[in-house]
Amino acid sequence: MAADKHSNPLPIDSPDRRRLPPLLRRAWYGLNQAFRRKIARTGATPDQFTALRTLTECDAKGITQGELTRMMSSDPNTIASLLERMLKAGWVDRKRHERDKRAYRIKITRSGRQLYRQLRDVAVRLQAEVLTVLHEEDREDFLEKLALVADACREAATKVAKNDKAKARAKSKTRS
Amino acid sequence: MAADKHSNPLPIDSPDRRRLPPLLRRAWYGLNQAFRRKIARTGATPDQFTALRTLTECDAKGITQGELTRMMSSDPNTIASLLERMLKAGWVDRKRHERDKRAYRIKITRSGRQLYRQLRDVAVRLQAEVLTVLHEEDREDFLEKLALVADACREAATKVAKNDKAKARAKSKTRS
DNA sequence: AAAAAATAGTACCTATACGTATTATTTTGT
DNA sequence: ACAAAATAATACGTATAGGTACTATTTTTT
Repeated sequence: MAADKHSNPLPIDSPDRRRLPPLLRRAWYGLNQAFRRKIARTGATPDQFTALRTLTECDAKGITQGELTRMMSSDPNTIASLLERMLKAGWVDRKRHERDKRAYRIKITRSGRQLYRQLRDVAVRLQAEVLTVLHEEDREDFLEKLALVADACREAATKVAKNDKAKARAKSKTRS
Repeated sequence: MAADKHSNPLPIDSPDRRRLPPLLRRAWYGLNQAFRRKIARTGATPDQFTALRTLTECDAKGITQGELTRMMSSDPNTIASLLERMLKAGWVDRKRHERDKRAYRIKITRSGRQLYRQLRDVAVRLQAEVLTVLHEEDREDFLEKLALVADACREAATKVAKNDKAKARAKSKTRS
């Protein structure tokens, strides 16, 4: 059998093949652990940094918890308790939405912005350090492909969610 | 200013640039959510699947919790409670190590292997679905680069850990 | 406009993630 | 050989991740 690149004799799930899920896991956990340890002394966590970054980069009028949830690929419950801690720490501020009385407007505070600037420096240095393993001319291309994959992963998740919801609806129809 | 590829006028942390941490986060969370929802009915979680996979692909004699921890890029505490639940479910088995009386040997059971085969099919299909966003001839190359990045992330994490440990040692020396 | 469906957040639950401290055992340095 | 350091696992605490169920409000349907 020719040993050429396109006739791979290994099964798709062979431990000797590179597989997306374990690689993503390793990359994300490693990056997160490194960052967590580097910023531990500030009292903030990686997720709190993500929230600060999202709030900083978004509309200055503030966004709702739901918007933050979607932007962080997270969950409403997780965001609610995350924000509870961040409110207590004084890094964010929360007011009722003027038009939608169910929702809040979340804004980053002055002290939150100050913390964000500190953490961002650490994050930028860490990203730069990690990306040195790729040749400079490959980096943009890699990130572009990673973005495609990330969107595909997300879409896969929302697809299953919609599917489940449709099934639940069908079931409740049956009952009534 | 020339608009050429290598004179990027955007700052490294601009929201308009592709940044590694948010992309990794989106990809990992999306993939994980999709997989969790797809396998929910089996009673297993994505992490439990990862443990089953690792145990299946490793030495049939069984590995220690520490080895599993390292292979899963996880934490001893997390693995201990993960295994507790998996033991209760009957998917793994635990015996004291013959030579090292501190350690255990963890092995996958028959019913664990059966479950693993089921879940693996779901995982393989999901990975294939996600990777269709890349041209087929780009996939191997992308995964290779992702592997480099993953190792770099992990190394960054262990580097910080070692650093912290050395500092702790120095401090305790001072006290004595 | 009234009823039905969707949405924003929360409460409560279990499952990781991981820090710190502790015990039992093994390895290392002298 | 023995004390010191390292290691394997656990106990306990806080921070996410996310499922299910519930309230309050808004939007959509009819």
